[in-house]
Formats: sequence, structure tokens, C-alpha cells
Amino acid sequence: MKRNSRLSLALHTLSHMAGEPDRVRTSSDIADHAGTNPVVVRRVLGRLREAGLLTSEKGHAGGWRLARKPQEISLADVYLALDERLVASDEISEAPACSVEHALQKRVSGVLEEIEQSLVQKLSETSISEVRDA
Amino acid sequence: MKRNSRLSLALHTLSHMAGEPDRVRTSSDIADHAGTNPVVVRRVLGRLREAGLLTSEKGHAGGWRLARKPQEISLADVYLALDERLVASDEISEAPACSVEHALQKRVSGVLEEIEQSLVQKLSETSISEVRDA
DNA sequence: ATACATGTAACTTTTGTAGTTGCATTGGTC
DNA sequence: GACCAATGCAACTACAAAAGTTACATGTAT
Repeated sequence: MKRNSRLSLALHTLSHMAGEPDRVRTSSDIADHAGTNPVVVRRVLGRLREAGLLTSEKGHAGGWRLARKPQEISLADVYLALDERLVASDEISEAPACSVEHALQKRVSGVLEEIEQSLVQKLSETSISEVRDA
Repeated sequence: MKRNSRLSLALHTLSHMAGEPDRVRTSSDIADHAGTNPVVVRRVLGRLREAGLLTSEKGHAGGWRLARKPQEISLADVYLALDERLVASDEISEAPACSVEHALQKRVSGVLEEIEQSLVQKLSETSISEVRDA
């Protein structure tokens, strides 16, 4: 597919749902629209459900629905629900021998963490309904 | 290694060099400090050289040196030199059948592109010497 | 009962990238 | 000139993350 596909798929789907918030949609419908696979959709939307952004119902006439008003779902909610950490680097396992090196690594990590936070802040300023009406 | 290793390696190395800007360092020295491999170092630093952030010299007593004063190298310079596009999604090859879908995809891409730009803006506010002294 | 939906596990395929090896090229030093 | 130590680069392997796929259990309207 492409890079950032989870975030992209999630935003696409939610923005789409923001148009008709009460309509129930199946994974298959969503997958068709997004050009992907129902299982992939369920995997991604499952994360959003865990974060309280969506609800799902099994069985006949089941499917997915927004758990909140679209105006109350921000891009940061989505980003965090997916556990994305695009900027911050993962913690380093191997501690460097030199303590000066170690201190420098911590500083780099700290700076990247700050940038990550500012990214989340920026994302929190836009809702999925704003994406739809962009 | 870890996620974001190129950016992390680049920032680590440049911040380190910012301490003694005139000292020449070899790929091997840098690799030892960063816990990686000289070839990997040359690959990453090569990008920074193309972007005018570093110079390299072959032969005996060769190695790497900052091309500018550390105060004049921002994190955005590094990010852009590495061609990182952490937020923005790549363009989608397959055009969706439905034009409404297509329009929505463009809007999602557009929003992500805006976020990407604000990330670069944020990165431009910090120099590698500030990382060092953090 | 049946049909249709999610939930999930297991597996394959793809892709990006680190790591590695080998060698050509360059430029000091003896 | 011989030699050594550095970058530059190509080709390859190893590995991990994620998408895609298949299969099936579970739940729920009709």
C-alpha cells in the first residue's frame, strides 16, 4: 500500500464516516472504499475502538459507527489511538560504554520527544469533521 | 537497531561534532560512538554532505567535518537532508473509482502535508548546538 | 436454521533498511 | 614509487514491520 497507511486509512475512514455519523458501515464497505482488505480494516479500526473513538457490533446488520460526534474526534485522538510515534526514537537497548555518549543520546531522545509532543499538539487542533470539509 | 535510526544517528553525530567543530572524524570513529557500522555512517552522512551540512575528504587523514557553524545547522536542515517525510503519506497510485473518494483522499493528504510542514517549522527552531547544550 | 457481521489467529508476501563484504579511488607519508 | 588509511559505492544478506490472505470461531438479527 504505502507509508503511514494506518494513520491514512484511519483518517480516511473517520472523515468519511463524519459525513453520515449515524450510518453503520461494514469492514467490507470500508475496505472497498479505501482499496484494502476487510481484515486490515478491522485491525486498524479495532485500535480506534479500544480508544473509544468507534463502536462495533457483531452479527447481522452489525458494523462500525462513530462513538462520538465528529467534531469531538481530533487527529491527535486518532494518532494516539494507533500508538504512532513518528518522530520520537525508540529507547536504545545497548548502553554506550562512555557516559558522555550516553548523556548525548539522552539529549537527542529528549529533543525528539519534545518535537513529538508538539506534533501531537498540532494534531489536536484539527477534528475529523474539519478534514471532511477542508 | 531501532526506528528513526537515520535521523537519530545524524543528530547524534552532528551534535557530537558541534562540540569540536574543527576536528576531523572518520566513519569508523563515528560508528564506534554510535554503535553501528562505518558503511552505514557513510551512507547517512553522505546525504548530509549532499545537502551541504558536512564535508568529507578522502585519503590519509581524511574524514568528516562540519561545513557550517553548528549554530547554523537546524534540525530541519538535517530532517530535510535525509528526505524524511514522517507524517505526510506518499501519493496513492491507484485512483479510486469514485470521485468523491478521490476528493476525500486529497483532503486527507493535504491535511497531513500541512502537519508535515508544521513539523519542519518546529524543527527549524532548534540548532544542533542547542541539542548539545540541552 | 440461516445469513451476515466482527474477532482473531496463523501464515505468506512485500518492503524498507541495517548490516556486511569487497573493491576502486584518493591522498598523505615514508 | 610503495604503502597505508581514508571515502565512495555496489552488491548482497539478514531482519523486522506491516499488508495482505485464509480460515474459522463467535455473536446476532431475521
